[in-house]
Amino acid sequence: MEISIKQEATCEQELVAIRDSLEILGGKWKLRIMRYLNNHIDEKNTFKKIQREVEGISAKMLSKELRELEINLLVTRTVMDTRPITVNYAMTEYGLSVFPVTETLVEWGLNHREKIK
Amino acid sequence: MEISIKQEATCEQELVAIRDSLEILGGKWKLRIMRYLNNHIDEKNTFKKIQREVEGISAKMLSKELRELEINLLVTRTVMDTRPITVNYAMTEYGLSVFPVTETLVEWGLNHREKIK
DNA sequence: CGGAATCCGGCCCGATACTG
DNA sequence: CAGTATCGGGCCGGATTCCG
Repeated sequence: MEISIKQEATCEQELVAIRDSLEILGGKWKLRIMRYLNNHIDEKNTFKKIQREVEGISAKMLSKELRELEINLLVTRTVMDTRPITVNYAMTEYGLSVFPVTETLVEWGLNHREKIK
Repeated sequence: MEISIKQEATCEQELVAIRDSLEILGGKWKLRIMRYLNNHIDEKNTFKKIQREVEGISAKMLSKELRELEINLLVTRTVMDTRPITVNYAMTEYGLSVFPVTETLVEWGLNHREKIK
């Protein structure tokens, strides 16, 4: 008879998991883009509109970050049949799962600023 | 008569708070150092010992990261009266507060790796 | 032993120009 | 409108050397 033991993640696996998380949360733009999309759910969020409203981002960075978010299943990309074509971006259901994580970062960060001031 | 309204953190304040958190959690070494210290609470954790056991870190980085952690009240630095002198480092009570945050990063990261594989 | 100083490479990111 | 291409700066982090 086999004895099944639930394995804890090893320290190294945990560090990999943290790195995975920070790859999404750690950059300069991904979170800003996702927060913008999340605050404008009912609108058509075209590339140009996102670039206008996510302050300071260049087309190159926006393109690159959106592609990475799409690969990570956090946002969807939809080419609209307009002239000229427009492309809409939106958060996925799964993408919403980042926000509870960022919320803990916000809380710790706010508390930390109080602590060290 | 003044009306006092409890302010929510603005979007910009939240982004600052996240940046503050990532300044601690986002680098390559701070978390590894803190995890090591936390797993060896009852030992004397000298500079050299930490450098041996936190795999791959250079003296320059270890020195710099420890200084930043100390400034942020997350670790203590204690010069011991030995010949030659040794210096001990340890997590502060407050420093322990980072671990619940990293735990959420671990959980999201593990789940995310499942999701996109 | 516990650092500081210096040099250096990679890569994240910005600015600008161009394309379908 | 929705991107790509190219150039380049800044900064994080590595390697090496030196000091009290």
